[in-house]
Amino acid sequence: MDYKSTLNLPRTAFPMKGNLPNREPEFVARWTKQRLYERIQESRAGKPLYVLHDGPPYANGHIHIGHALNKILKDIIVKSRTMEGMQAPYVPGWDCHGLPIEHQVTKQLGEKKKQMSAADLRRQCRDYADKFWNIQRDEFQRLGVLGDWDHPYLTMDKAYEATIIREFGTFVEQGGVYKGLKPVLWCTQDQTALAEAEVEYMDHTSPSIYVKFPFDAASGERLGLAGLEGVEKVSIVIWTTTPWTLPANQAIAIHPQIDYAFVRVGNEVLVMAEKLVEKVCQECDLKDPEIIGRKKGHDGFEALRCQRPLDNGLSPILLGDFVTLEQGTGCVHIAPGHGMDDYLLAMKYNGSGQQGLTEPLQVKVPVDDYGRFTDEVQAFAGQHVFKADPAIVERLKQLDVLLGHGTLNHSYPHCWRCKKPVIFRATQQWFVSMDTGRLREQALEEIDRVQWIPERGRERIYGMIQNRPDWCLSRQRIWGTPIPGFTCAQCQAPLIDPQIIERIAGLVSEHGADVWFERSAQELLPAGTVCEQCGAADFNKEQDILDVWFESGVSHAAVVKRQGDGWWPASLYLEGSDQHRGWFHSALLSSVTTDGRAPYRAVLTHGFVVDGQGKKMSKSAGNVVSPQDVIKQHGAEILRLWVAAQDYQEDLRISSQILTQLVEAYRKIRNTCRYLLSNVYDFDPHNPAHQVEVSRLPELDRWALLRFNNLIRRIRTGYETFDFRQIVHELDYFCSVDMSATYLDILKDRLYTFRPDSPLRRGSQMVLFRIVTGLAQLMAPILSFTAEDVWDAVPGRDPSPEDSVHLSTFPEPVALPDEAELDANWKQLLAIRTVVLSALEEQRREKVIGSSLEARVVLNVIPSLRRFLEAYEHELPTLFIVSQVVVHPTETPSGEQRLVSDDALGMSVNVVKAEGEKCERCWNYRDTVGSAPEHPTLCDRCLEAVT
RNA sequence: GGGCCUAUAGCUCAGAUGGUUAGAGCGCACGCCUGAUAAGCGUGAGGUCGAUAGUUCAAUUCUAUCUAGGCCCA
Repeated sequence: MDYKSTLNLPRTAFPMKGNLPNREPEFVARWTKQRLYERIQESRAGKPLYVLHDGPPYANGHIHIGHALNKILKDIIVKSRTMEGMQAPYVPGWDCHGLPIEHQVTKQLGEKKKQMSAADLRRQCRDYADKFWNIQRDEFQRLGVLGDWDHPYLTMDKAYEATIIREFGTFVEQGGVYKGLKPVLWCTQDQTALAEAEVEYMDHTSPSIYVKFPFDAASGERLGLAGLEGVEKVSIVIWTTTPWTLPANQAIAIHPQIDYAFVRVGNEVLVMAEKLVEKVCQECDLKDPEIIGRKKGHDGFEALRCQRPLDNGLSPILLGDFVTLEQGTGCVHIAPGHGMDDYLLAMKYNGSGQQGLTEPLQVKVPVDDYGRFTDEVQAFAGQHVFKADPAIVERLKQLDVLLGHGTLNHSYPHCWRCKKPVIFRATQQWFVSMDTGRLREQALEEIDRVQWIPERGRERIYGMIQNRPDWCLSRQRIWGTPIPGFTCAQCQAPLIDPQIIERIAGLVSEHGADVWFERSAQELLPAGTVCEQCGAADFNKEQDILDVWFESGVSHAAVVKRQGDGWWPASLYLEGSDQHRGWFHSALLSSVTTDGRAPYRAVLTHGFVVDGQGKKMSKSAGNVVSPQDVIKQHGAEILRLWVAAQDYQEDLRISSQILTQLVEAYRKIRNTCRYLLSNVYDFDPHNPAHQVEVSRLPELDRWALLRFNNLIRRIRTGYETFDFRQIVHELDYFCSVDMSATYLDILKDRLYTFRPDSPLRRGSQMVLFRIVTGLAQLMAPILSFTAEDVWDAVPGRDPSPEDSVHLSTFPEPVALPDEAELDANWKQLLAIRTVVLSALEEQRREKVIGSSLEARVVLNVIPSLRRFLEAYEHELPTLFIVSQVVVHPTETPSGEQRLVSDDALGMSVNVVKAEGEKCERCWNYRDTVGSAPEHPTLCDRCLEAVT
């Protein structure tokens, strides 16, 4: 007879393989069609708000793995907060303005750009941004990320641009906005500022000169060299490859920790870094140098003054950490108008009470847009700076301050378009002061009111705010939001006024920022505007646009505040750790200025994606892993699992090995769900006859529920504390160990061989049902596709096209009587089980048994263990999945023969061949097999089940 | 060069105010099952806890330096 057909073997249509790359898009389409995001929001109306404010990625190119990481983390948080019953909206956004797009568009246009107006170019940029944010939207949705994809925010929206202008207006109102000079890379051929990304480094031959700056009398005295016999002059020696910047010299910088030598050469003393003396003397052909003294940089040099060669001024000595011994003399000529280090050092001195300097350092720029000296430098006025170099050198020679002269071939920045060497040159730009309005102080205070995850983020941003210079808002670009300022055409006085700015904001909200480029200053200004300084009515509008960090920084105002009450400040900002310098930073400064507090309650940062060796990904290294490839090969689900399983607070490694491992972990989870589903095919959760009181369930089932309770608590805590890898480990362990290897393995006999309606079987099914339903919910924020797939297959729910696991809330633990005692007892039982399994393995190796049901287990246990086991004696064969178990009390369990023993537990195990015959139906060995003549191959238990 | 940070089995992660044989899952090897079957179960082998020096009775854990790596700045 075919007894197999009398068994309740597992049945399910749920496939073992996810076929994720093909099926995920179906889920995405279904979620979009059923308006899942909107319906989730509706269902959570009035619930506590949790606002994760999206940082806008740049609308340029396809998404890379870092984007995927960021969006998946956000999605996990939004979904898990939602499933805790909160209202957790997610409004994605894109950063649309800025150099990279303008750069790309300009490159594509080539020569055509020359005939285009600013407004035309902006239209091209807008099209470009439109194209890519749409591409990225599709790619983000493909990851399974739920959000308001139909209403994202774009920094190039009219309303957003108007907010940018208004926020800038508030900055002006607060009084911190001023116009000042700052060096930029400048192409004298094209008369335009260049960004670092727009220069190419190429070889260039520059003059290389050593120049003496003689100390003034007072300084010579303070150095103790004044009265030295035979010494007529004491000079500090600088080296430069840009003689043309010498007319703008304002200071000389030395390093505080470097040793400086006093070198006597003839009747002169020269000061330079001791380590470079030999090299300098060689290059300048100095005869018989003699070191007559030395001092550290910080030891008495600061604020001493020396004679500038090309004007009558005196330049002070400053201390700067950027000075190196790589080249030159260890003494650096400082022209704040022509170098970034120079500029920052000057700002530092000016900002800190000047450290003994008699007057503030000037940012002198005697060079016009064409690179020609202005009238400020009479001797060379009108000459291009590079052309003037030889004349300047000649002049230095005449003045007897030129110590050495040669040429140097080095890498030098060139314009990416005209390929000509560029210069550093300070231009007029708008700044926000960090200190006049207490902005720095307030921002620092606010940092301590924010929760930083991980905590070290606080240190990082605190240090940056503490040390940053004033915020330069000007960018010499077209594609962005204009700075709504004007300059008097007659007297050059700047005009920046909150009321005028508000008027501009109104125009922008109506026409977009293009209006600034399309209309004249007179059309933009209110009628009758006149210059406060000279009374003229003719103005030029500002040419520069705002720093894009300012734009994204105000998103808290443009997006969060506008969404509704209680949204602002946001619950969370979540970005890569580089944003301490970027978005977190600009958003904080913006929000502190306009609202007096931080725009976020908490900030969570993640690390960067690196390859399997921990190395940065790069095209040239060939180690780039693209999300598109992972999705094509494994599915977005694996990417989601990867994000969750990694420690995102550090760098995240990805490699084919890591992905393969995750695929395995995924299969285990999926297959466990499949097996759970396959055993509840005839279970109806709505049928009261299928329900069993929890307290009346066997201990094994209650233990399973206990483990599941534990899982619920840990996973929910994991979501709450953003500890996702803990969740993945818990899920993995629960599926592999608690379920697959323990509970489900033990349960097979009961599920398959008992009568379908047996209360024991129904009780277990109830537990399985509860677990598979809950598992789907617990995994949903991470394994969003699979959870939905499982949810669809759970029996007894009304299948509805409206339904989704993502609309549900997390399961609650079940009340269990005497949970602690149950836990302790089962820890003991499972420990005993482990010992038994190893004994079985030993006898399997000896060929005594194959399947464990062929075994009879003899336990030799100490009396206390015997007492413990008494209550379970009947369950032990089931628990060990063997046919028989006998318990023998003994004082010395390890004294027995042929056995595996465990002294800590106080037991030993002997395994022998089971007694009786193998039942054809349940495969257990039993004495009762054959007792019924009509079923000679069945045991008593199966007899009952089939009749 | 400066600021912040990281380094525990092949992989992803635990771990301890410093104190017995440093854990888990996966993978791997070997075996079992063939009623979860391109599945399931078991047993086992894997680690000078990045390197060096110091503090200590005792360091993978604390300190310093170094090496490798990441982000930001210069």
